Amino acid sequence: MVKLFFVRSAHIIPGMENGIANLLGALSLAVMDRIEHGAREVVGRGGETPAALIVIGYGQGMTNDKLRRILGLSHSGTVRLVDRLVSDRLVERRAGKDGREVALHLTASGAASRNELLASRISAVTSLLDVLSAAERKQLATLIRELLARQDTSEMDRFTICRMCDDRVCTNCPLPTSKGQHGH
Amino acid sequence: MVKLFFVRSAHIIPGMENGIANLLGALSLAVMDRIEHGAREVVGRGGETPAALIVIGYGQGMTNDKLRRILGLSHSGTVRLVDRLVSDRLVERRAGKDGREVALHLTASGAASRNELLASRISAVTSLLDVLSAAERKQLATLIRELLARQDTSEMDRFTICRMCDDRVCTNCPLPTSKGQHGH
DNA sequence: CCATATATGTGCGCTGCGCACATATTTATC
DNA sequence: GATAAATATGTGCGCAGCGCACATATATGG
Repeated sequence: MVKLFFVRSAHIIPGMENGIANLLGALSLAVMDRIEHGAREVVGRGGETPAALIVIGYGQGMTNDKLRRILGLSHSGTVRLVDRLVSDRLVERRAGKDGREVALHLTASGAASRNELLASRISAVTSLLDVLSAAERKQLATLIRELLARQDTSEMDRFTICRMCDDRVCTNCPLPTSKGQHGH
Repeated sequence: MVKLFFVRSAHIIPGMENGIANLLGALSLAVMDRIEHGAREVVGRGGETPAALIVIGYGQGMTNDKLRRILGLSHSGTVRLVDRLVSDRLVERRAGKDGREVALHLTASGAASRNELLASRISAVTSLLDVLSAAERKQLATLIRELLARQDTSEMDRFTICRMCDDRVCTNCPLPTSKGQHGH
């Protein structure tokens, strides 16, 4: 009886310890609900399409295949996603340096939609955050920054996590990196 | 020139202030990516299906229409979602008290899948959190709890935010409520 | 020069979902 | 107590987003 108690407590880490995981899960769900709702209003599409627009806008000579890996989609899914962006006049396919590659570029209205998208995202998160005091927000920022900085992420993981990041406000990305690739 | 500078700085709140929003956005995306990936592995379905299984499992005599509002889906979308859960033998439709309503209940294997789902979710979030020290996690928990407690949420908002919450570990939900409806 | 790797495009089908409509039951009104 | 309105569910239909298998074009290494 006593032995059973110790065994179980060693595995479950009862109560408080998992409470933080549940809280962060709930907050993350609320945050993403709001971000995705705003994104759909801006570009009229869901799934990974808004993220694709943001990633292409980083402008590091994005190709179909790089995009595929960042978004975590299949190859054909990515081609069709780009088809939609092209038919919406937000993206152009140009010739890449390598004759196989396609160089993806935002059109003028694509760049405008991307800016709206980023603003909508920041606004959505801010509306949840602004119940905290400036001091509390600073504390939270420090903790999240540490949390991200200590993750063991591959280069592609970093691009994936940052696939909706606002390169206008995220000047020094906390994610660990041997060499800084995309400046955010 | 100087005037322009002041006007712009008043609107944009440059740098640091939006940095926290971007960080929380990135973290939330990483958290939900991991939760959704695990959920799809457990139940073999995506979208709001995993959340539906969890919500039905709260066992407060869930109906099709309550579920619809909690998940934020259309009516028909919800009916078809329940169709899938029924065809997967995870949920049963029983007669509700009101002759119009359908009472949704988990089958034995539905309850088992739900437990796997909750465990997978906690594990996914924990794997991101455990780079923090116990003290840091406690600090973070306090901040998130405050953030959630100060939100201006309707009753339905609370159910929506909590639609994937683990009622086994979330003993006192921080979300503001006049009367506690679902004990988590 | 030829096999293999890399990058893109296509036919086809499935899952998840919304709109419009149909149906059944309760509640309100006269 | 009959009838209108509200509530709750189910269905036909179509679209968006995505993956699998296959086809094609360009580069790279033996």
